[in-house]
Amino acid sequence: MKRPLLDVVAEVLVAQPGASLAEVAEAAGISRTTLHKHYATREELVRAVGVRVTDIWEQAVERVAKEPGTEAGLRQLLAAMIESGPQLTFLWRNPALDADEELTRRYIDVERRCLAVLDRARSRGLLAASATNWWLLQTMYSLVYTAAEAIEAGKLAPLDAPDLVLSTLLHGLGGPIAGAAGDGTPGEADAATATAATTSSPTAS
Amino acid sequence: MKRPLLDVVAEVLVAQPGASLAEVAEAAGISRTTLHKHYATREELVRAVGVRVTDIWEQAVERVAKEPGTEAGLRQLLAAMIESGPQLTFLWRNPALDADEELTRRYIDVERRCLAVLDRARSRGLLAASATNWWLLQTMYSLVYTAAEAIEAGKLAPLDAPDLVLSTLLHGLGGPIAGAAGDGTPGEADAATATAATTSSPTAS
DNA sequence: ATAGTTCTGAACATGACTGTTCCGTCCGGT
DNA sequence: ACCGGACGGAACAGTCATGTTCAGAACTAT
Repeated sequence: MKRPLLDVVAEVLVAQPGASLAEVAEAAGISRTTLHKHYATREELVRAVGVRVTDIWEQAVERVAKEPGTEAGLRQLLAAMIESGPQLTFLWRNPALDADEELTRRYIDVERRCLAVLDRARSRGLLAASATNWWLLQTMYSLVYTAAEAIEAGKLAPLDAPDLVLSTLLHGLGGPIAGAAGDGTPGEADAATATAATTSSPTAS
Repeated sequence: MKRPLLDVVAEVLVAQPGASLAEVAEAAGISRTTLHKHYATREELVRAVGVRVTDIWEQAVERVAKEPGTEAGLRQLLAAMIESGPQLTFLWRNPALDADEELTRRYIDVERRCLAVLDRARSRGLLAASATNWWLLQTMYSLVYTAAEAIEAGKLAPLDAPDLVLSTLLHGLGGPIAGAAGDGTPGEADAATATAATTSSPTAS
């Protein structure tokens, strides 16, 4: 019942980065005055959430950092990222946090760990040697973000997401001519690219 | 010298959606009072920009809507989207605009046109039959968005972007085992996946 | 029970943004 | 020279979020 304050605060701010302190306090079940006693200013609070989110992100990557560069290893990495997807966007969309030295240092460090897994996969021929590390990361981030958002919107089953993202990342959405592995049997497809949402309902956001 | 007011306003608001009306007015070279005379409330202004952005997006798609579902056709679609990338994010990130009936109607309509091109490509076997329309669109959007942001950050040459996105969308970033087309010769690679940025410099956002 | 900590509610000051009003100015057309 | 419309500058009221203060309630440990 007595969830740590930072937990609730982070949850609220991640969901609504523009929430007022009054809303945050109310969601946490404390008065605004008390909230101010824990975090003197909004900046301080945002930073605390940033640190916590980085913690989560760090642990998630740590958990899979030792995975070999196999397809299963990649899948685990993606699953971990998707799981903490909403939290990550909090980091990405907070220019204020870029000013924090320690935070960006840690962020870069975690990113390095990610790249290590990716490099391992690349050395096994699982990833294209021609793909830039930078573009690889960006693509991964954007797919993960999209998947996380889709899950939140109820358009994608959490269990399907990692496979879908992995398949898309590795093979793209190209047809069987270019997309399927070398062997023949073009009838079986990827088995993960489908099974998304029933309705298409293409709305903004 | 006498650029239409809406042009400047849109430019500012697209770049900084949170800009105050004073900032917008100053950027437009007019007084805040005058700005209010053109657009009574901020909501009205945002909507006007939304309409204009939709116009641009509509024209861009219209320009390539008749392209056949070939790889070149897809490339044109992607190029058009990347070009108006920043403007699109203005639509995506403005929940207030979702309330506007006409706007969402037009948006869905444009999206349908996009899907038409994609469907044509799919029927030619260029896109996987198993890929959901929905996930296809999402993936395209996210790659386009990422590329547009990268261009703005100077990390990606505008001319390279469409090919890079197209290649990633069709074949993914998987290794030559799964990524290259059916023929052998694993040495030649995709010729588009590389040539991005020199430094990796993995910073947030 | 008592002392000390923690939380609360209310109030206040401040600053930013928005929307509005009023009046003077500038400029083009007649 | 005159008129009408558009623009500018200044001021004002209203709203909202933030940060601060303070007196009192609630709770805890001894």
